[in-house]
Amino acid sequence: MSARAAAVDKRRLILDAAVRVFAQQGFHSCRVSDVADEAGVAYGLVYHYFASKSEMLDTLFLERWDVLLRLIHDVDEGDLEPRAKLQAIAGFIIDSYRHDPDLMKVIIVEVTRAANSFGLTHLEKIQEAFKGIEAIVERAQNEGVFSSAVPAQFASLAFYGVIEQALTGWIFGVLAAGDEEFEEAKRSVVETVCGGLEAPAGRSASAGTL
Amino acid sequence: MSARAAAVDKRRLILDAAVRVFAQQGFHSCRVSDVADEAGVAYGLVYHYFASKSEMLDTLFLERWDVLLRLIHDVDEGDLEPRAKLQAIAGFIIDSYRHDPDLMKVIIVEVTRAANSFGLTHLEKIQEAFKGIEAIVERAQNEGVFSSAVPAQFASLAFYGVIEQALTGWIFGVLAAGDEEFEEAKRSVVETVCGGLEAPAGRSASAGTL
Amino acid sequence: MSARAAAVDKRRLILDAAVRVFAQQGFHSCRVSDVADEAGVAYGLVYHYFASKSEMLDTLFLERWDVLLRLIHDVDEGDLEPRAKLQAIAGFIIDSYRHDPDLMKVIIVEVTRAANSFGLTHLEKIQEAFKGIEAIVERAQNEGVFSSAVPAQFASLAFYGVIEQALTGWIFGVLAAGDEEFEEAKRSVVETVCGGLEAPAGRSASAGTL
Amino acid sequence: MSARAAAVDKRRLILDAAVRVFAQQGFHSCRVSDVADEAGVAYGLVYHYFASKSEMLDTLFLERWDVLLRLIHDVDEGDLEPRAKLQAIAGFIIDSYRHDPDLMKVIIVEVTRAANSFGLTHLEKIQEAFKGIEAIVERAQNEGVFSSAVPAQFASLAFYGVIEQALTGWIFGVLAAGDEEFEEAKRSVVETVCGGLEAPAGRSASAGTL
DNA sequence: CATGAATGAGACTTCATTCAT
DNA sequence: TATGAATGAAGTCTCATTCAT
Repeated sequence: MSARAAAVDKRRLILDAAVRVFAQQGFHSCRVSDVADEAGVAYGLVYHYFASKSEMLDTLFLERWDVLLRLIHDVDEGDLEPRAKLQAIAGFIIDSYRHDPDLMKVIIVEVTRAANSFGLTHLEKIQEAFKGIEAIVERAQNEGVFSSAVPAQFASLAFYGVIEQALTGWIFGVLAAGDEEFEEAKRSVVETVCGGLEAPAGRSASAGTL
Repeated sequence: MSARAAAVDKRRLILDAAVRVFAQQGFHSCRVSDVADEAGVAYGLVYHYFASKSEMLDTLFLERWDVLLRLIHDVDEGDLEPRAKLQAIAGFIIDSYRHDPDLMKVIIVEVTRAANSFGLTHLEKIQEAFKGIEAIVERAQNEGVFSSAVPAQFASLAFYGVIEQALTGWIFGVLAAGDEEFEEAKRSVVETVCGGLEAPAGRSASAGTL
Repeated sequence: MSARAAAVDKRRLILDAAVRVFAQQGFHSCRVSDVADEAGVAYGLVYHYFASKSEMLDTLFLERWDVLLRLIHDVDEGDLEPRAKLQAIAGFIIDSYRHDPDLMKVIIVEVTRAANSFGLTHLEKIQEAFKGIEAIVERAQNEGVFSSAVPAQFASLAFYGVIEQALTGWIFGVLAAGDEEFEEAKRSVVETVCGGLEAPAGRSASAGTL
Repeated sequence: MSARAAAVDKRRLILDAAVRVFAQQGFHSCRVSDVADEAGVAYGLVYHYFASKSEMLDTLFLERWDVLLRLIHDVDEGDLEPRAKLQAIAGFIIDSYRHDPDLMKVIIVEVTRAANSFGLTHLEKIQEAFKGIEAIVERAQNEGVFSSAVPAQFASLAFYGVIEQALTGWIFGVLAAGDEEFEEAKRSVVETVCGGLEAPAGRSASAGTL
């Protein structure tokens, strides 16, 4: 335990501090010293554990994103109904945000939405998630549960886009963020993308007169 | 007159150069001198027309976003079917991208998706667009054309999220970007959000066995 | 008159504006455009009349300082008592301040007290004033009216130092600046330097008991 | 320990270099890199110890001015004769110049005489010195040792003005600067302000005829 | 004379990274 | 491991001056 464990702890300490600092100030606006201060460690120690400022963000992203990829994979292999599969994924992401908003804010804002910097670096990893969702949609289309009117690739991207926009709403503070809202959002994501906004019967008021 | 016209041109020249430079290198990665060089003007002239590097981006965003807001407003007041209204908006945004990908890339990547910087600065303007879409959805719900299963606020955000994610796909180069693809994307956006991914009842699983 | 006169007017307009701007913001803190704006003329016109920003200050200084030199010279040649001569000089400088505080502020702050810039440029001109005062003191010493305990050169410098410090007091706003105060200051300058602060009789309280 | 000591040394090193550079080139004309070069340290180290270029000057001024204030206070509380008190203050300031002409040049030229910049920033501190001298004069007037013909506030300002002008003479190089001259100047300052330039009655004009 | 757009050198400050202890 | 002093490259913004009209 001793030395080795202490080392691991400090590393974690720095990483956790980085989450808070990146979330609050943004990756580019904060200084490495801000992270060190927040972690309560010496400036230089950050560079003992991480080769660069970027490596902290990379680490945070990859740690968490891999959990998502694993979940998508597991869901894909499970035998839930397509809608339930998407529900599981949306639920997981939203719960992730609920559990650690700062971390998710960092991942979304600084990586997946940052097309000119880290979004590009991690493009493949991000794509993997889309591919996983796409596979789920594709299978559902093959099974006839999902229509093929929308290409699976687009559907995947749309599904993720809705979730990310919801997270962005919470991040910006323009969406209410209580327990009930999170649960309702989970349902809304899936209802929007799977059920669609249009009313089921006849699809329009006038249509009802046929 | 000619002097006046020339002055206006130089300002436009700089703004247009900024679009290209911001799109290619990203706002934070480029230098003001890159913009000046791209525009073929002296360094100082940029500061003759703009108070700061940021002001160029602000200007670009506001110029274009106001056009979008006007469109949303006009669409809202028109008497199209709800789906057609959303179609018009999605079509406008996607055509904007098709017409000037660099400008839209800058607006999306550097402003609307940049939660820690310009996204925050222009939060209100961005919100205006959401409010406009929300109004359209709300009216459709009141008319019974749209279901109320999903709150209008969420629907608005979801609709925009799908479009933005599609743009991001083109920006990242992970979505094919030909004329047909753009047209198909327009349909897909609306079909996903209005119609939903699920196959209508009767064309369900069994249909796949045909 | 016409064209020539108009030209002179504009030049004067700019010079007067420069006084106000230099006084308020300081020579180094203001921009040439501030002067142009204050004068209500076009930017470039300043450079039509003056070769550089410095030249405006040089002009202002020399215009005024020459008047002072002439006065000192005239006083020196007159047949007033030594104290009255110094009184005349102190009176002139203080009246100059009273009449145009901005101009005197500029001359004092930006030139005579600016040892690293214009004070150096105009060192000789400034010295001329000291020499003039020195001549007055020297003559008074030769006549036995002034003691020779203090070298004439030092006395000259001290006399001017007292006046300049009084002006500085007004400039900084730490000395009251009404008509009475100015008159009292004139007397005080001379009384301090000529009469001295020490009480005449016996030079100490105990001496008063004789 | 040694590390701590080294750190302190570097700070001092920079400050001392700043004195030389500010004195030679003037605060505004020199670059921060000039100070770094003069100190033989890296550019960035200056900003490790000081928040800005100005902070170096502020530090230099305050360090030294506080010593002066302490001296004035001590002198004020001592039981010397009024003239001896003023003599002590003049002597201290002139010795300060003799001991470190560059430092005093910087303080005088860049701070106390710079009405538009640092003189304003440190106005209160500078005023404290005047108040201290004023207190000495006032007490002397109450004791009857000094006449009340000149207000104490004015006398204080005049006394300091004479000293500053003498320093300026040395700074400009128009006053000889040997050991004897410094000593004579000390006497002259006090003789001028306390005794006055005028010859005592009895040694008046007629004396010149001897 | 008059205008103000155009030029471009210059300097402060920031901060990621390195390194000696 | 841990510390924080030391390094130096990089970029924004300012503004005196020039020049075409």
